[in-house]
Amino acid sequence: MKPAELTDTEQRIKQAARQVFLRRGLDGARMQDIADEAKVDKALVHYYFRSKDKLFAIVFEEMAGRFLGQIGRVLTADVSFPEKIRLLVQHDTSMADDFPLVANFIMTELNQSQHRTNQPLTIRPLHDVQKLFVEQVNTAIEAGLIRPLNPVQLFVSLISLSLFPLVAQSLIQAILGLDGVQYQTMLTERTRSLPDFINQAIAP
Amino acid sequence: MKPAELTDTEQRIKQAARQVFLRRGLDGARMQDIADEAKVDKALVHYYFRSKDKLFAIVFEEMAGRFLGQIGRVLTADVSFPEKIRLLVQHDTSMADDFPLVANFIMTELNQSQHRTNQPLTIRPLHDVQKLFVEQVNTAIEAGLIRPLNPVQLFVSLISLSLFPLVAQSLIQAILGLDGVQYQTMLTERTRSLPDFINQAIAP
DNA sequence: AAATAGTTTTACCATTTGGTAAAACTATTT
DNA sequence: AAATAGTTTTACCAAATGGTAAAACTATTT
Repeated sequence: MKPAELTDTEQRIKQAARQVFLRRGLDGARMQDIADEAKVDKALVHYYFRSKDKLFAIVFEEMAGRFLGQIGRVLTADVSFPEKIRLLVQHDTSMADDFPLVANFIMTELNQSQHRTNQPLTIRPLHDVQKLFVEQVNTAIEAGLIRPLNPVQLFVSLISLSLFPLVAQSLIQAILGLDGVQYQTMLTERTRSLPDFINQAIAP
Repeated sequence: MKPAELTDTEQRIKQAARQVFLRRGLDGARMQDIADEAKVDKALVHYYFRSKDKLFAIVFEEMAGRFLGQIGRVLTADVSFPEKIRLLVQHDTSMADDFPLVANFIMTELNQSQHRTNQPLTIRPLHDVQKLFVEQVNTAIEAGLIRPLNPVQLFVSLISLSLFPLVAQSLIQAILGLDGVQYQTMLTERTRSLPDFINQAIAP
């Protein structure tokens, strides 16, 4: 009988797959690499997950779920607006190390899946989160805390300002000619200065 | 003797490679697909470009160059600051159709190249552009047009706000549960509202 | 027109890669 | 302990894929 909890082996394989897919993408990942990373035979990977696509779908769904969960939690946190913004801006340090990698990964694979023949990847929309966020924004507007603006636009602006510097690290580094250390310094300063930027942008 | 200008065939292959690499990435692209797209035999692709990696390097470099050129031109345009911001925000419509795809592509492959064994992809930093932009910001600050802020941080904020909604279209669509048409509508409204957002954020 | 140089096609190949059948092994049930 | 079910390893394979040698063809030069 199949136990409710996953085998140790099965877990190790999934964890390994996560790492390899994250680094190399669906096309770049090799089943052998995943097996090596998990220290099991390649046939075992197929035994547990049947095919590369199936394994990928599972891993992707889980990652996307966790990712959206993190974003959602911050967006709907029951704190004052300025505080929420600080939370959002700072989640790069507080969150998992591989957060940028995960964000980039999801973006890339979502895009690619549109071009692939196989069934497109989907992620569950944050309907409830979005609704809650919109309400909070509208309340803040009515209370005169922030100026009237479209909550969806604000949402997009906020995640743009907080996510892009993480997701596009390699690109921005290349443009500005910074190394990794310099970039981290920039990000640290950014954590301090960005809330002001945003708060002033939305002030009445 | 090799003519200075590229053969028609050679051009077609490069153009085809651009499209295929853009859609599928380095790992996902097949030499056969490129050949088909260019309507030539696969052997010809190798005849002109030797290997997949070489072809990719050439295509990538050209794309990155054009991409940075576009950004650079907007950033250093000799116009007033509010006007420059409008330019930056609107470049999504004025620029090539595949601008988001290109941005995403460059980001992804830059990231991946860090994980690959072969030589990392590099793009020429926008040193001169950056310098010019920093000067313009400082001038605007001294003139009291905008409040004092770190030009690099402003730079990052500006490209975050303008690029991310393009690059992360698939992700944001998924989060908000929007279809392509709804997203375009949102982007159009954004073109109007974003300059205000930015201008207020940087107002003295 | 003969020779040369450049281009395109044909016909391959060596490797890599996702995948599998079946043997071997281990735990669990009867 | 025999049988059964689940797990791991072994030994493969078919297809895909990047790449190439050489033939065939075309334009250019001598």
